[in-house]
Amino acid sequence: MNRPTAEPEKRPYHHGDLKTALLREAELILERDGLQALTLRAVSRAAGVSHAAPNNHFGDLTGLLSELAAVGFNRFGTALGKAMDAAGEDPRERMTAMGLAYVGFARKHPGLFALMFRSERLDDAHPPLRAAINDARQALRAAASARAPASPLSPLQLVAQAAALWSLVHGFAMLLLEGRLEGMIKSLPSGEDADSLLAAVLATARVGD
Amino acid sequence: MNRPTAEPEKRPYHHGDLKTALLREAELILERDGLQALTLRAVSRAAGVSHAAPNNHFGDLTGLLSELAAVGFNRFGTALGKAMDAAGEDPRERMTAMGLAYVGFARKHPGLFALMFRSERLDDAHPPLRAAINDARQALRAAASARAPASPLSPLQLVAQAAALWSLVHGFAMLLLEGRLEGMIKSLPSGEDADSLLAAVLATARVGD
DNA sequence: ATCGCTATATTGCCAGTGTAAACATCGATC
DNA sequence: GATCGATGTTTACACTGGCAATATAGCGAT
Repeated sequence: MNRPTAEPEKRPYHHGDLKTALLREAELILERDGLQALTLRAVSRAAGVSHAAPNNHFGDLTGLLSELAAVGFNRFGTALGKAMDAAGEDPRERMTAMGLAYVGFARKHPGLFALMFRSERLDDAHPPLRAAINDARQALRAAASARAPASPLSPLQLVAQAAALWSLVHGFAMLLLEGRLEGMIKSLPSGEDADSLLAAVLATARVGD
Repeated sequence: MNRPTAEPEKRPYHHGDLKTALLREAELILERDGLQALTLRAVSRAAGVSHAAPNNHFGDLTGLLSELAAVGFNRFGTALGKAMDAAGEDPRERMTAMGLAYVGFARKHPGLFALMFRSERLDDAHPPLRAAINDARQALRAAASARAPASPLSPLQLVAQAAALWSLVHGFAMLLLEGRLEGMIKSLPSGEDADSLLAAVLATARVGD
């Protein structure tokens, strides 16, 4: 009956699956108390180990954050992909679905999103993070490149379409999370909220064409 | 009894204009060493005062950051306004000018921009900051509302136009500063850089109409 | 002039943080 | 069964922000 969970009694010297446990606790703290509260010592306390234990698995605070961000990007890419698959074939539908999924993820996991895009302590060279980011970007690009080119587009225009779509939804998500859109949302007709605003934004901003 | 050492000890007990000096040093540190290095003690050291001196003027680290962010937003709003004034009357021209100025500011003052939009320790209730943000938003909105409404627009559509324009340029700026657009920029035809990409993005994303 | 009064600046302290080194414990491998 | 590497703990150090107590200066009222 020796559960390595939170029993003050017979905690074995070695946790057994500390790395996983640390990541789980880290995400809990991140979403509950925010990025500022996500400290090595807090995570260690939550996992019931000494404050230097994470060093063995992540080497560094940057290491832990990068690893957690990689988890986030993986989930993120999966969510984007699923949303677009469910959206059917129409390019505009797919674009809209991607935008809704993008902002939806940010709202559902604000802490994780902040870590992924707003943290200064991520190591972009961290292999898992690098890979996860690449995957997510792939999903994103698929939303933009799905548009049927009515007229032949230059390479610059092609890239610009992807960049524009990404910038639009990313900017909306960031501003929304920072509360910078509060004023606009409050000025909307009653019954309209952030979701309706996003839908209207995606409708009014025609990327390409 | 007179000065044992003449030169380096000419610091009077009272600085005289410490608040201004602190803000100046803070910005220097911010742009030179990044947001992480912008600490109360570092600013105090740079200004040649004790580590608790800023308390009298800002009360708090949050106070100092908010004040500095307010300075940033003031400059930001001014830059946006000037760019749009210089752009003439055509709505699309004005929009493009605003976008270029927005991203241009972010690239010229990356530290300040990060503080303004990415910091977790700003006090949105801080009066100067609140006012400065409002001013900047005003300038921004002017860019979007300058578009002549060909057909009557609903309130939601009107707000959505402003939100879309803001999201687009803000997202581009954030992604650019985080280096997330590096891959796309490198994939551009030779001779094209971030500026051309931004121009193409603004051209391909037609906000409203 | 001088006596407070207030604003300004310093010193010293505390709790908290990340990181590194020395040490302890365990488990796998020979 | 001994050894060695992986995993945790302990201890220590240099930082940080914030607070309280103190020192200094400027300034108006008397």
